[in-house]
Amino acid sequence: MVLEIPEVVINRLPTYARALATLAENGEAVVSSQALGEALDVTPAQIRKDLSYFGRFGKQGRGYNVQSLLARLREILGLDRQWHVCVVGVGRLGQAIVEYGGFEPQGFKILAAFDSNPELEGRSIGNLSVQNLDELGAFLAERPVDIGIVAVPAENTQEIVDRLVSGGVRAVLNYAPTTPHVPAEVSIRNIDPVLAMQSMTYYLKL
Amino acid sequence: MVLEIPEVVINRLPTYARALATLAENGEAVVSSQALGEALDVTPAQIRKDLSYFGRFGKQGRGYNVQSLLARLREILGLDRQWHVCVVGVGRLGQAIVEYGGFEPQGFKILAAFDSNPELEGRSIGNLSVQNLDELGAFLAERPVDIGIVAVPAENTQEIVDRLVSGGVRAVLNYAPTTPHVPAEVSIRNIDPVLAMQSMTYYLKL
DNA sequence: CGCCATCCGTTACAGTTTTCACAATCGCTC
DNA sequence: GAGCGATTGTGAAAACTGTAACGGATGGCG
Repeated sequence: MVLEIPEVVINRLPTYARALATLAENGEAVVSSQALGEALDVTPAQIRKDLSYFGRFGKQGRGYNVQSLLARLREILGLDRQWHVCVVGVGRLGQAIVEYGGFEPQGFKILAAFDSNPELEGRSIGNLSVQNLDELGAFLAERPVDIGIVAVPAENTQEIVDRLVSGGVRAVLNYAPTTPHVPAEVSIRNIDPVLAMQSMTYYLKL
Repeated sequence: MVLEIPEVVINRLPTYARALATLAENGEAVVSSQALGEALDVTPAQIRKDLSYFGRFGKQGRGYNVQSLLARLREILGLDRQWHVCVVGVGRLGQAIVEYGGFEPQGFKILAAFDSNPELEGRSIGNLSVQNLDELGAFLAERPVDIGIVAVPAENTQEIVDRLVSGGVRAVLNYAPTTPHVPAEVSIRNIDPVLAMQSMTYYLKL
């Protein structure tokens, strides 16, 4: 039986994993769906249901073993390995992304950074040397990249995404304020703080 | 009849507004739900349904007037006014946020930036002078802030959010990798690129 | 001026997601 | 080793969300 797991469920799993990691750091050995739910503002039933798509990880009367549930979630999500990342667009935002220390400890290794501006070429950012965008295709052919992070102006985003996808990249994290199109087999997530704020203003207005 | 509008709908409206703004810039006068849907990867029916919560904005046989629909959406979302913002946490990330030029043109005015590190106090970032965190309460009492942007370490996030909320802030944009709790009348949006990547790896793994 | 192609707004329907509620199980205590 | 309080996993119900389909406008064209 091949059960298609809802994407909403997949999207919640990383937050569960993050909360479990915090509990583990604090030396907690066991957690109930009730307690985890309170920490994450999610109902206990939701957590149990979500986990039940993947197996039976808890013990009645006790709860879940923090370490082992965390390990299983990491396995399910594919967080137990290293992923290769490249960044396209090394303006102010792209630089901040490359220098951000939060990706590497989670297994996301930034291999290269590209920009179309020739003045940036060869400049070192983080511990990378910025490459010209023209080299993107050749680079991808030689060193497969799993995830592309895009931080270019909105008007160039679609083209960059297309080039990443045709180079074999199967996941894109887009920081540009636009909605690029990708084939169904490619994942994309958009990060746009302005959109986030613009939905909150609706409620502020009330 | 007071109809409660689903939050999913509200969350889509800013992307509609963004697409309309682009069309307007390109001089397009009219757009159909079909065309808008193709640009945004949304079904035309979804767009029509979403808009129908708020009124009748289109013309049969023609479509929507780009300018006037955009104006109505901006009004609905409260984007037709200025909102006051403050930033808490002026580390690497917080600095990038304060210096990011994307908020101001959309009506989000950053009034102040706070940090607990006394070494940063008085330092000027963007055109602001960093204030000590101790002054946050007094500042909020004097100059009401609508939206607080939080970019502090995860372990301090809840405390900062609590202080913002008790100072009257009713919307929070959280960049820390944690899930803060807020009262029901306060909106919160979390931005975490690592979580976004961690849900994509599930599909990469397949 | 009447016909035609287009496309909105809406209602009914289908599908998805969340919540509920309870039997089953676990570990502890006596 | 029986009894008890806690907590899981799950099937069924409820709530929510998205899609389809169609009547009714609308504007353009001959």
